[in-house]
Amino acid sequence: MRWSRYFLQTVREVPGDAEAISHILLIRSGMIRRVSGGIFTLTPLGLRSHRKVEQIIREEMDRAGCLELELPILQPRELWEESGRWSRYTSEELLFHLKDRKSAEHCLAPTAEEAVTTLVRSGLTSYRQLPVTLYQIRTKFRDEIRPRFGLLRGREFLMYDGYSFDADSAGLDASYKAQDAAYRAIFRRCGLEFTVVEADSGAIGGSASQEFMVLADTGEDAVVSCAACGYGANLEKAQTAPRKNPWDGETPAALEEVETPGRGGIDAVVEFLKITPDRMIKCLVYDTDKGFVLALVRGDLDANEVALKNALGVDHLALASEEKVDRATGAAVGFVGPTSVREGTRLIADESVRGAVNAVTGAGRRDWHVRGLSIARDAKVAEWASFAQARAGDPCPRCGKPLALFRGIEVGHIFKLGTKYSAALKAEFTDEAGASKPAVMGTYGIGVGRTMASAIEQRHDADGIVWPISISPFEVVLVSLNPSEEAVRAAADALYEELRAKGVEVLYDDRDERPGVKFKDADLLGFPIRVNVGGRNFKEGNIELVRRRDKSARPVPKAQASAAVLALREELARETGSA
RNA sequence: CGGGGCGUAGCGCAGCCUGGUAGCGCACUCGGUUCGGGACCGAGUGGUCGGAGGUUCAAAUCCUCUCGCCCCGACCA
Repeated sequence: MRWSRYFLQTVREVPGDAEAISHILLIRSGMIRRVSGGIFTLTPLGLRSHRKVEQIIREEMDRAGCLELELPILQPRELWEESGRWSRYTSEELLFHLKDRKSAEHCLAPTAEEAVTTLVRSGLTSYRQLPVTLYQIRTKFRDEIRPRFGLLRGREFLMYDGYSFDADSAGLDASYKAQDAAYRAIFRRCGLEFTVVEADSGAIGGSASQEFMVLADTGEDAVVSCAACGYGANLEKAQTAPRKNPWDGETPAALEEVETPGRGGIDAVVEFLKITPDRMIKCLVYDTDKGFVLALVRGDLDANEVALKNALGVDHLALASEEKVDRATGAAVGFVGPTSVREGTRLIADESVRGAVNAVTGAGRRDWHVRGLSIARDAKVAEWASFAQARAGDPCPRCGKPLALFRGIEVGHIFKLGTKYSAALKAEFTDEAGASKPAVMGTYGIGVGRTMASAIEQRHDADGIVWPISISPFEVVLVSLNPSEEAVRAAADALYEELRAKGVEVLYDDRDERPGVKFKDADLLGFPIRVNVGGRNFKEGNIELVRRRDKSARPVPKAQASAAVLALREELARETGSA
């Protein structure tokens, strides 16, 4: 492609609304344009990368024996009523929905479990047809609370979504593993450094699930990982081994009340009583869809609300307002204690306070705390769970070594879904014994644009993007340094044609611009290979071969130019396993 | 949904407080000089100042409403 005939405008200035580096560079390189919040146009250049990511996914899924199909994007409400997700998704305002001319409601699909399960229901009769994994790579719509960071969180985005159907859970395990392997191959080919972590199964529901996280500071997710044993988990799901407690080995003292005038919070009490925060028991009052809950956690720890929600089996949960705290416990905020539970309020304690003795906590009335509290003796805890948020340095649940905390971008997710949808939508088959059973499902997703943007987050420098060759919009940028000189123009034209004939994707910068402008643009756009024709090398019969990553340049005799480019392309392709 | 901020040329911004013929940089067009890391000189093109209403002799500027966007929060007793 000749640049002079291409539709591409680079931007010098950093766009005012862009925060993330991938967002800035995607805009500056002219690959995307914002249309409105979380909605972007992919320009011809941007589309090339996007398509490459898509194609890598397709190749790996096809290799894994999965079958591509297209499910509708516009989906009728009835379909979503069958699974029970319509009201849930509309109440969370996640769903874009609209009415047709007959006032029938439809949504723009954010995911397609219903549609695919309906398809399978209509064709599945026997266990002999299983397993099967169906997938599509199509646009999804989600009315995100806060779209941001360009392609990292949009309201309209391209997503791979796959669905496996098996006869039993052993079959699901195999299908799930196949996806796991395909994902690893895909992200490796995209040149990403990633980690796989245990995840909460969230809104879609199901049992086991793993997230594929690209480590990057702009990531919206926090993940913990253990360098020693490889344990990794989303912070929402992360467990820890028991922490050291300040009361370990102590003998219980008597319970006594102590006046703490106006000292409500942990920090204030700690300072007033000259103790450490881990000596306290934090009492959190939550308002849930199933009533009030008093949750106990060690004073220096925080509750992980996702874990707590799962432990309680509730759908919604929020810290209670002041008057609600009073109603649930009869105590003022800041002075709630484990003994101040009123009728109808559920008490649950985190493992971090199990065995606590000589602890300090609220006395259940304003301006008073208690010390010498022994949890086994003084609090009637019936429910125990593990819901304290993991912190960096906490012991790994598997090996006990200290955990590290990272930020990551979730580029892919795999779920063992079970029979939730197949049962609700009656996707059933007859097994070997002649019994009718719902298929056991798995559901899988990869964000295409997010994967592309993540690659930029990981691979850029002060001058611009540094694409892995596998997903670079073009493999080579051919820069004519002096397009007005006939000899240079002819040589560049010839090399361009030769490279094209050999199947190299070349963007030929034949513009009538100064070399500096072309170099800056080439670096910004980040093509892995640059070929300079003209200038000082040309006089000696050479072209110049430049590798974007380290800007290393070397002269190559004109006659060997295309061979040298092909060799470098080969070398770079091997690095991402795409050769 | 709560708080803060911003909408002025394709992009980045100033002007608004204190009302009086809409400006700067980049980009773009033309001419000339330049030509290995975002050149220089000269001459130009381009804006119903997000929208509606109001106040006023006069509104980008003041007032009211409205739409859109950005950031932070939606959390620790």
